[in-house]
Amino acid sequence: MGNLADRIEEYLKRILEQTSEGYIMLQRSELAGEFSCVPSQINYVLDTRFTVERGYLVESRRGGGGYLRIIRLELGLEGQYQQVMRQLIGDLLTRDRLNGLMERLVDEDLLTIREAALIKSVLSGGALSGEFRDWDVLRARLMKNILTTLSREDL
Amino acid sequence: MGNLADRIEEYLKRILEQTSEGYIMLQRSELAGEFSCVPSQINYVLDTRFTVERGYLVESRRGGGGYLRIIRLELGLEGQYQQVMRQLIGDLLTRDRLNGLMERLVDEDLLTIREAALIKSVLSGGALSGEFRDWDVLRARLMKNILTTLSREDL
DNA sequence: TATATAAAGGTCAGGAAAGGTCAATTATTT
DNA sequence: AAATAATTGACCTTTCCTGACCTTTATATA
Repeated sequence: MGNLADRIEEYLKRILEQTSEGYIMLQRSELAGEFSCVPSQINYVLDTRFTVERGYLVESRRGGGGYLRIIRLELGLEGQYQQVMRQLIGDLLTRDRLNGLMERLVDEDLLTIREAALIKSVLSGGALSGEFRDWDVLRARLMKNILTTLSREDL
Repeated sequence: MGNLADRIEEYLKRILEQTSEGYIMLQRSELAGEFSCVPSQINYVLDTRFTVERGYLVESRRGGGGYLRIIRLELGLEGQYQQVMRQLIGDLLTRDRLNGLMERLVDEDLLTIREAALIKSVLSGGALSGEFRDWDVLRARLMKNILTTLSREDL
């Protein structure tokens, strides 16, 4: 565990633990400087260690005043969204199943009525139904995106 | 949010909120002076932050006694915002413009942060970001669906 | 009245300041 | 030895900021 990537990972996770915001912001070049490495090494760490599967989301902005933001997702026992998500993985999601899912999520107070209605209007509405053969695949993928977003700890 | 453009944006939005007129008037060179920057920096901020999608209109006049006027467009609570929004969306909706619209809807308290994040995760996320122009068409249609849903009385 | 001048704001190209990508190299595991 | 992981560096894109030059408007003056 002595390699550079691991040390950067540890460092980031430590300060992520200490914050109550649910996210941290930092500058890539600055962090690279602290660890005396090239900036792209930071991307390597982010790409390999701070993935959605591992419970993190990374946002960034370029240009003057740019930044990296690492967001923690709710995982583990509390991660109810993740349970739902696991059941979706590799599946198609038909409109019927989507509607059932929405009902359940509202019942469990994981979604408000409004949120469920919004999701349905996009994923179950008629706008796209005819045009893509594998709309059910797309629906599953989009639903996973939504669940991931809703697990953000900064929301 | 340490960079100059962001600070100017914040400043302008703050005084815009404090006024009851719905607009503010100012002098470009004077504002530039306060922030110790070049006047064209003000144009940069106006062009990138005070766009129509985000709910602002900028008027100006040159010459002696010239001015800038920043108008905050009100959406009207009675559902008229629908018309305005639909017009802004048109038949194509790029990701950038979508993000502007989201910011505005949140500003107007028509969407919660969570709802906006949810919508963005679908319409602005990776799944709808291929090389094809068709996504922009799709995005426009889906966004209009969302507006329709939002105007439902029972939500 | 016609015109010159000063006092605004507008535009655009270029440079600087971030972060992103990718391929080549080196180290570590299997 | 082969496969995988880590590391580096060259080059790219986006965002921000500045400065030189341009256009419009008001006003003073010939």
